[in-house]
Amino acid sequence: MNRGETTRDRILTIAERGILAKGFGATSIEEIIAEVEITKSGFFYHFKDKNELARALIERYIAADDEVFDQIEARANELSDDPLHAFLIGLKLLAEMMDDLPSGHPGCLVATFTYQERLFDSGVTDLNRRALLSWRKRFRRHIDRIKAIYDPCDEVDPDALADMLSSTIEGGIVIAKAMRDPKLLAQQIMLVRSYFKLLFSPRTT
Amino acid sequence: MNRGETTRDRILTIAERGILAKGFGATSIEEIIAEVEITKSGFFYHFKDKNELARALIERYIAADDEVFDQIEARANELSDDPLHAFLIGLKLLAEMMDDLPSGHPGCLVATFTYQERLFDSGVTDLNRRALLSWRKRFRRHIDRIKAIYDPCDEVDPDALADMLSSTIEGGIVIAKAMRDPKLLAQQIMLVRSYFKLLFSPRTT
DNA sequence: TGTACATCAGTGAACGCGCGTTCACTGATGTAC
DNA sequence: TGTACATCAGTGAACGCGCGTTCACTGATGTAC
Repeated sequence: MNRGETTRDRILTIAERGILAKGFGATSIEEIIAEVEITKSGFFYHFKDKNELARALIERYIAADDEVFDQIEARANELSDDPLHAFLIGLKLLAEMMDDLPSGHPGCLVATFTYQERLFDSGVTDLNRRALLSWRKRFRRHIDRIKAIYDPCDEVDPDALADMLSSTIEGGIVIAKAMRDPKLLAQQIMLVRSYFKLLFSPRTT
Repeated sequence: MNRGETTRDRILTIAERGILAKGFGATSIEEIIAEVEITKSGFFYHFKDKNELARALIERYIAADDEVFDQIEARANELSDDPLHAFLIGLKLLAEMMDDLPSGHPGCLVATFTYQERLFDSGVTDLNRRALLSWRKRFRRHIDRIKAIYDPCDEVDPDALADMLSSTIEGGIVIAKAMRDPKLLAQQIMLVRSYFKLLFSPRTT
């Protein structure tokens, strides 16, 4: 099988789009299968219940996000050996990528599920938590490499600084969606970039 | 009437708590009225349908948020005449307030409804949009006053800078909720504070 | 190569429950004259 | 002060629809011997 997309993947893709636009509860199985063009029983062959759909979605989403970060990281490290410059390049690449999304970032599943925790068993919320921790670790690694060379101008907690990326992306997505201006997300990322630039710029003393 | 909370207010308060924890769709009228201790018809006496509940909630939420910002602004301006210092004080006050919430910030209705737009008529999404625009305007006013005195170290769009507050609060709430660590929100606000400090610190040239 | 069985990827029909909504009605308080 | 009517803040019962879930079944492909 597996030539092209599997039915399972099509379910996930279509469900994700619906959920990001309307929320989990408002995206019915009925509606998903209508678009996938299978019967309801076909859906339940792939997922034993709706909760399992949520878990599969968040797993896929996190994996995809990780891959994007991996690619940006690799490319940024290619372009500069200096950890600070590589980080700034990475942020610029990320901002550009966000700006290139045709109709704006569709939304973050982590945020969606975070705002709907009670609907899910602990599996989903744990996945969310671990995803954010892994992103913290990822950015923290960079920050430590930067700090080994550059002195920060202000005393800040490195984990909080690492979280700033996730926080900015989540916040940026919310305000961009709410104000219906896709550019706001990239703008916020560029402000974080500006902060890192100032924070680690050599003191002129 | 109006001694203590009205029934209408109790409906709103209980509905808000449920919606922030579980999402709009997952918070049933049935569940709300059970806690308020009225019948379903009692609910429909106050709100003609569930959509009207959403609109009333977001209006109340925005008004409450505005009041909080007003208070912080007033207090900060009392404590310093310098616009930059007053702004930094305001951010510190905001961070402290967020840290003092007993079990963390319960979530932002703007974000909740933004992630569930299709469920609502345009009234709700428009309210969301206007709320964010008014917050932009509010912070922009401060930034302009700061810029009149201090030169920024980096060229940044003042509207984007104003949006940074909303974005940070939204993002901070998401990661604090998702990671189940209420302190993360205040940390992110303090990072924005650090950015403003560096951005407008007098150049040492 | 043929036969038997297993697995995969679904179909079709039915279920019961809970949800949002409606409608006719009510008892207490307020207002006009 | 009494009477008539209006409004406020609900009650109680019923509705129908859509939702998630179940269950017995099926036709195509894969595997063992």
